[in-house]
Order: sequence, then structure tokens, then C-alpha cells
Amino acid sequence: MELESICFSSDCRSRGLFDQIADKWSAMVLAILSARPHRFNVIRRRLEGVSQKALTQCLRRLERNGLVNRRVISLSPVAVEYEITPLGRSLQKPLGALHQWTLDNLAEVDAARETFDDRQSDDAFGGVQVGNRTD
Amino acid sequence: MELESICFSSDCRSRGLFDQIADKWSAMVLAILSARPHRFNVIRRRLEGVSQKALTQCLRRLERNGLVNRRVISLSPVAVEYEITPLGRSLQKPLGALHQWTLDNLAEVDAARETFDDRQSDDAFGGVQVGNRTD
DNA sequence: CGGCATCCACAAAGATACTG
DNA sequence: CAGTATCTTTGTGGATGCCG
Repeated sequence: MELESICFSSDCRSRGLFDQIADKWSAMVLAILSARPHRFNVIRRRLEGVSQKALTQCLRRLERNGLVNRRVISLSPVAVEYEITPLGRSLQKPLGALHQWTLDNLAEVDAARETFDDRQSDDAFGGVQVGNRTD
Repeated sequence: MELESICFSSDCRSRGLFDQIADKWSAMVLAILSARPHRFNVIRRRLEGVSQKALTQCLRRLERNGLVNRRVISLSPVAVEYEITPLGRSLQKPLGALHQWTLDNLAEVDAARETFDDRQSDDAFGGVQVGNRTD
């Protein structure tokens, strides 16, 4: 299994990169941009729940890592467009596969969580309810 | 492109799940466990740089989401073994693909970062050095 | 419009110490 | 051995205000 080839040493630089690219906002932004370039506030609106700060940081990171390009279209009023790069497109597939996995296995994960949480409650006080997690 | 099927609404539950499963420690733990079950400190040692707290939390999360099983082998001295579940194995493939991507594209990302960082410095003070990022 | 700067609250990460 | 508890430090998210 190719997974065994993962490098575990603490100075393996792919660790840091993994952290930078594997987040849900990045995955969603790349998905949105895969169709065509978009402007900041359009992305912001489509990504219900993202703060402007979080989106700015996400786009900066994507830009710095070469996954999107930022283009100023016009000044006054300022218009900025973000477009996906070929490198960004290449990342889309694995990121999409991961997202697909969450979709396919949501139910099974939920079931596992219930089992786990029930077991925790029982362990804590033989049957006494302590309030269930809802996250 | 299947990526377009990503759900962007803020109540889409797959968002939260994405955040829970897409982290480097989880990917590495699953990779380690794919060969055979391992005990806590063995995993800890192979994952150079992970804190005991981070690993505990990671394993708890993996367990709660049904990706690994925790088995107490013996009491005094306490021995615990973690084994990957079928669900965990199914997650390994997409996670591994993501890791493979970081390996394949580290150089290209590095180049992009240099370009980006240089441009930032120039923008700030036409040529005056302000200290380069090293992260 | 597309940001950045600031402040605040809270969550997460680390280090250390202790336990069955 | 495999954690838990605690404390401290760092980071992140939200709200707000300002700018070109």
C-alpha cells in the first residue's frame, strides 16, 4: 500500500504543506473557482458562513502556494478576480475525493459517534445522563 | 467536474466532518495503523514531533468517528492497542492521495512562495528588505 | 469593492506534573 | 504505560471601523 510511504520524520516538509492545503475553505474555494474566475464577494456569498477575515487569509494562502491567481481588474471601484491555476486544478481532485468521502460516509460516522458517546456516558456514571454532545 | 457538487450551505454537515478528518496527524496515524495495530507510545515515537496531548486527542477523534478501535490489552501495566477499522481504511486512500500531492508538488509550491514573497517585499518598499518569511 | 487594522473573546496548542 | 489535569501561551474568529 502506497500509504506506507508517508514520511514521519519531524522535518518532513510535506507535513506543513498538508496543513496548509487540507482545509475546508480551500477545498470549497477551489471548487467554486474551477468553473470560472470569481470576485471576492461572490465567493464570500457562496461560502455561507465564512468570515471576510477567514476568506482573505484563505485566498492569500492559496495565492502564496500558487493555487490561485489574484488579478486586479479595475481601480475605483476596486475589482479583484481570483482564478484557479493549473496547480490548483491538480489539487482539486484529491481534495474533492476527500469531500466525497465525507458525503459517502456521514451516516456511518454518525453511527460511530453515537456508539462512542453512549459508551462514554455509561462509563462515567452507570446510566446517569450527563448531557450529550451535539457537534 | 464532480467537484462542483460540493455543498456550500453553512448547515452542510460534511463541512464539520471535513475539518475533523483532514489533518496531518490523522493521515499519519492511519498510515501507521494500516500495517497492523500499534500501541500508544509506539505511534507517538514514530510520529516525531507530536505531543502526547495532540496524539491523544487525535486518537480519540479517530475512535469517535469510527476510524480506529481502541482495545485495552492488559491492565497493570496498562497496555492499549489501536487498530484501524474498515471505515478508517476507506479514508486512507483519499488522505494518501492528498499526501502524495504534497510530495509531488512541494517544489512547485516552493517556487510559487518565493515569487509571492518577493513580490510582497517589493510592493512594501521598492527594494528595501523587510525580513523574509521562513515558514 | 476589497481589503487591512484593531480589539476582544474564546479555543486550541504546549509544557509540566501527577495517577492507576 | 497511557493517559488526565492544570496552567500558560498562542492562535483564530467575530465585530467594528477605516481606506483607496
